[in-house]
Amino acid sequence: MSTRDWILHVDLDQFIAAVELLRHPELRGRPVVVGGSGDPTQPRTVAATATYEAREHGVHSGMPLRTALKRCPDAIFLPSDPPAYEAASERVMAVLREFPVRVEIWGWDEAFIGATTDDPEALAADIRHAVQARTQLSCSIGIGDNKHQAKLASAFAKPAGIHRLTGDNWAETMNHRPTDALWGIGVKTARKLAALGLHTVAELAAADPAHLARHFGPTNGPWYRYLALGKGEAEVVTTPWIARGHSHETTFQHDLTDRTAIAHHVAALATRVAHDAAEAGRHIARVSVKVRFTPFLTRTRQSKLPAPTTDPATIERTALTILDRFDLNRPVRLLGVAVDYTLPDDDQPTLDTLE
DNA sequence: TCTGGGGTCCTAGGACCC
DNA sequence: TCTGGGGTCCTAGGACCC
Repeated sequence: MSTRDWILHVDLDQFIAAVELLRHPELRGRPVVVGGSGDPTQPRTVAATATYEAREHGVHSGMPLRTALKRCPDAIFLPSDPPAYEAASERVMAVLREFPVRVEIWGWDEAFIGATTDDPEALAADIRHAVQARTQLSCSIGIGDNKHQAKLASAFAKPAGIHRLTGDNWAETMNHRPTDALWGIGVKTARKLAALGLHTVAELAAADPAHLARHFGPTNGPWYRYLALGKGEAEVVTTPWIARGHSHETTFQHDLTDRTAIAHHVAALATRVAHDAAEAGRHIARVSVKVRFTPFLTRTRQSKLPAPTTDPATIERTALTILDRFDLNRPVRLLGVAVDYTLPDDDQPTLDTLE
């Protein structure tokens, strides 16, 4: 075997449920659903995850807790505890970084690894065992020529396995599958592709890029075909990700109709976002307000600031001005405030830095 | 199944300018 | 004042992912 570069995708198995079961070992083997504050009678709250035992009753992540309760009355409902998952995630990533590899963290429960080796399966097995031994968490590892292949391979490897998907076995593995088996094509795009007669990965791979560009845009169209051919990004970026923006939003259990109360919530969300940005040392270039009306009609309005700022009062005032542009004549179920950051190298000088 | 929260990127269309 | 063409900036919305 010859030494060459590989991309590995490490995916923790049932991450949130696994962390909860470490804390509550007595619940092992029982149907457990995690989500919201753990109260399954609360409306407008969905499951973050469900254990295999709960899935057998038809419960899955994204399902409203009230539905989960109906389907599985014996389930144990636990509140979601993001700081605990964050801490567990950091322990796992620390284990990965002890290997002579390049690590790119991709969310809480995933990472891409760039490695140069003649035996990627042996490396993957070593990583799996180290993660299990050090954190008591199980992971699956996909091996590929690029991130796309490695990502799909880790799904084939589940649970607790290792799978290799490269140019050599791409066609036999993927060609017969529906287009939404690809990472980046979801149900909506798959439906549009099907309307063009493109149902399978093989059909998409053979499609005319110009035809795809006409229907999906100059970037997306050709990109879909590229995905169907098994191609993808192969560069592992080890420098920390620089966030493009930040947001907070709240779904209310009971609709808001009072203008003053709505404004109060928007102001509070804006202040929170602005403080987070200041803490992260980031300048805000644009502010967006999101309003979701009942039943589920979502509208956004946004404004670019005259100059980037870190001032919470300016963000709050801007958000309230944007709110004035909405027609608030129907009940509101969600409010959100989002900001775009300036990129660190194009921070514009503000008036006060010039003075 | 009455549908969370936090992100990223792309596209279309209008305004404005030359 | 029957009306081009291009470039850039901004906004709103869509799609996807975890």
